[in-house]
Amino acid sequence: MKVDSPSPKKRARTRIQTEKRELILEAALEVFAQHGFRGATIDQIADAAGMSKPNLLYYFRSKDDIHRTLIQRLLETWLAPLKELDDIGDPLTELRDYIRRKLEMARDYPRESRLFANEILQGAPRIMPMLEGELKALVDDKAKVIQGWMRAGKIARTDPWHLIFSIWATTQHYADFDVQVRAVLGPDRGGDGRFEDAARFLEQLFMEGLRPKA
Amino acid sequence: MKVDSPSPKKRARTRIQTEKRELILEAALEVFAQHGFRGATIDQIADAAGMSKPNLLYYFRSKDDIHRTLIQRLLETWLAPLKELDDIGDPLTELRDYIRRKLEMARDYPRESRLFANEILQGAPRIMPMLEGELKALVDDKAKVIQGWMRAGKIARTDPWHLIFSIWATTQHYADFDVQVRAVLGPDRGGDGRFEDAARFLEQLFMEGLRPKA
DNA sequence: GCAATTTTTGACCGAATGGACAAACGTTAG
DNA sequence: CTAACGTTTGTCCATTCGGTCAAAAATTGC
Repeated sequence: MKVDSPSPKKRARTRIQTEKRELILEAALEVFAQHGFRGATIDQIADAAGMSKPNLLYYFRSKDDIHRTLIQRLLETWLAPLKELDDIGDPLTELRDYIRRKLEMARDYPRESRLFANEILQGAPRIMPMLEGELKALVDDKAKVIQGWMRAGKIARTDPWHLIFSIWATTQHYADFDVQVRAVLGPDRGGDGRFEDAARFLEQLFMEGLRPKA
Repeated sequence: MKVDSPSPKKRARTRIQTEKRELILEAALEVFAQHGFRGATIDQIADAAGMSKPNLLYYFRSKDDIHRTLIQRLLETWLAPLKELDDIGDPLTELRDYIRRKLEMARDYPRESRLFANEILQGAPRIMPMLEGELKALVDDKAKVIQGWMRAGKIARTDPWHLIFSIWATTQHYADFDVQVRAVLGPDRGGDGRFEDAARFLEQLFMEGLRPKA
């Protein structure tokens, strides 16, 4: 069972293959993010990529193959911001920057966020091992860093794991629940400024919420 | 186009009809929450409800009909906690109680939460009017209440709308992203205690984050 | 220019799915 | 008991969907 897959046998990838695969992945991201895995059809993706279904299936051996490739690629982008959380540097600043980076990702890569949300909502059938492995290891590692800051009195004592969850939840909310956010804010406040408003609010909430007790 | 629908014409509902419809809705909630609308099949729902597909279609005229009924019912449950947010009473206590109620809903009604999340993720095709109407009106109303508290110096000044979003996001996260939460926390910390840990963390975050400046 | 290789397409297939229908079966009121 | 009504089932249908295949068209290397 191969996860990677240059449909054409074992040979090196052609220029056209590289380009078309990219085109397909871009189209598939759009479709999967909006309809979920089962809700998306190969025809939709092929249409969005401007090619016929059999042509698409020449570049990816199956719908599952596309989805897998997409998710695998997404994960690297996804974990990057947390990896940057660094032991050196001012703790509150580090956390504030992390929140900012995550919010920027929700703003700039909403489709990736929704693709991920869809996968988790369905029980993470395709990435469970990665959650229990790589992700857990990374979070545990960073939680220790945060605990160090707490012991040093740099930030308030609290649960680092749930702190990380709350940062994920609040930032991704602006991508995953975007339609609701925009509907509630209305036409005026729901415009492009909503991300700056969110950034201000979240910075205040977390900075005040984590300020060390005197 | 009727939204309500006792498949059998216009007559009053039989005892059996009431019971079976309830049974179907319960089964459908399970299936829709896990697979989304398109991912769920009538056969699956019928199986889960312990009846044949044509039999199920005797009680609901279509898959869409079931889904619509489910969502409509969900919305009442969903808005209830926010409606309880009251002008009288201590502001910080009111907010803490609201957070608690929402977290309890994530714990006790995770399927409802995921059903809702699925709907929003797909662009809220079936409930957009309700988001822009009833929901927006309610949130605007409560935002005004919160603003009143801020002006009175009872809680820190910040954006009430985004405050509400962040409460939604953090609490629903424990239902919608449950598999991820459990995977990251691991077998020991991911057990039943995770909701109490979350409650403690969120209370601290929001109470400290909203404490009025001296 | 030509042969080998890569890319594209149209036609096709089997399985799954949402739904229709009529006949059979149960239930109940008079 | 029986007629009327409510419930259940087996069968069937049209459509959609994921995927295959062989043949045509385009590209590439020599």
